[in-house]
Amino acid sequence: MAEKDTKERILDAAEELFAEFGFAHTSMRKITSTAGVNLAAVNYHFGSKEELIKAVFTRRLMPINAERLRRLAEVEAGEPTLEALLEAFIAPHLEMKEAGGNDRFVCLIGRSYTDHAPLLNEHVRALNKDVVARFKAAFSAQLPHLPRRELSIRLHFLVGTVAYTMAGPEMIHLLRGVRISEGDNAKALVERLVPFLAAGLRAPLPEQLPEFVVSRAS
Amino acid sequence: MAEKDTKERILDAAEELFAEFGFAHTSMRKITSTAGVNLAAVNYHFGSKEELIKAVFTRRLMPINAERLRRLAEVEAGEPTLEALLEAFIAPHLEMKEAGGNDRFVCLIGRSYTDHAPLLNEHVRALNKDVVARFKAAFSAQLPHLPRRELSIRLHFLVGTVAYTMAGPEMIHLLRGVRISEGDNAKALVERLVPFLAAGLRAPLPEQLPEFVVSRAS
DNA sequence: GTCTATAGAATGATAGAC
DNA sequence: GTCTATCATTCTATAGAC
Repeated sequence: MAEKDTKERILDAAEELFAEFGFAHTSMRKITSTAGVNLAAVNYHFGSKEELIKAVFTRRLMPINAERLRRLAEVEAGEPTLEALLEAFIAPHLEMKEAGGNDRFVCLIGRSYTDHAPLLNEHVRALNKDVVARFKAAFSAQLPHLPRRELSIRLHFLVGTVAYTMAGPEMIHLLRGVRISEGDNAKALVERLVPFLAAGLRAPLPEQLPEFVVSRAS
Repeated sequence: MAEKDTKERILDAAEELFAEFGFAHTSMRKITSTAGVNLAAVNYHFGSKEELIKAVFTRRLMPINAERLRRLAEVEAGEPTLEALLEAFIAPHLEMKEAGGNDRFVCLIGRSYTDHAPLLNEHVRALNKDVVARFKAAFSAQLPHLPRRELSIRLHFLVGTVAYTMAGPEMIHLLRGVRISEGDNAKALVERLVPFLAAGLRAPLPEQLPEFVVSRAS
């Protein structure tokens, strides 16, 4: 068939509009009119706007995470380095072309972390859970001196760097209208992120490090 | 007067609700009922919801940026180090207590960077413009080997790390209901961020670094 | 599966009395 | 400056014909 089916056209339109305007400011009407389908089609195929949002992420994150695990296995088959692990962890998001993805979705991935949308945050967290656990163990093996708790905090910093880079307006300007195939901006970004993050992860811990306090206020 | 005036009560309520639920999911009705003022008061005092959002940020960012510049001058009066500059740049956000701030606002600052809200992004960018320029020059002096363009990219990574850390749900859990005065979580965070970021900024550049391509697609 | 029509609720903003 | 009442819009979601 020359035409994609309705479900996929909705996903494509929603992905593009969410990336450009955010979830709250993208209405079902805008999605369906952009997709060239009927307003009622979203609820018929997905049930609700919330479920549509989740479906947009599920479609892209499944192959991306498969690719991340594939690369992790590849790295671990040889002599793993911190840099190689970082690249395996980060690059599949930015090189989504190979996974059948869409440039715009890169912004959306970042936003799924940074936007305040508890249900979506949880959905994405669940989709990534296994991958994160596997990589955390691999990072830990490369940084044996680092207490597990401090590693968690530094990985949190890492996710922030990557998420913001992918979600931010500068990223949009870099990727919008640029053919990744001719100018490999994803690679340019990865090769700047990896040394920055590797150095941060390797940084020596301060001798005196105050603990976080989680007691409730009176 | 024992009661704060209406304008300030609205700002307080809006700040808290925006931090918890985001801008789009916080209605004027929720703000005014939380503040204990009339629905029409927001439009009377601020003109629109958009202007209220800007006002929430202006109130906190002005003293924070003054404090950042004060600390920068203090650091530059002696022998500046990268670590000292980073602390001057970051800490005022997290230690807002001294500037008369509110714990919740820390999340909001992060969100002002990560949320998709072009008008707000621009407003905050304008408020921070001078401070960013001053610090950028100071960082550059500490990293003379780093090309200006690469420094810009790394500072972008830095902002991402800090913004995400401040905006993310983990941060909320760390700061909510915790008295900063008794358990200094802001300090605990700063002392983890600074070594991580300093190492990242100092990381050697790869020998071959692909350039970004900004040509338009056909 | 696709469409029209609409229900039902919430929103930002304002007019006008006090 | 504060209030009530309300306008005009927009939204998600659904019922029911085809």
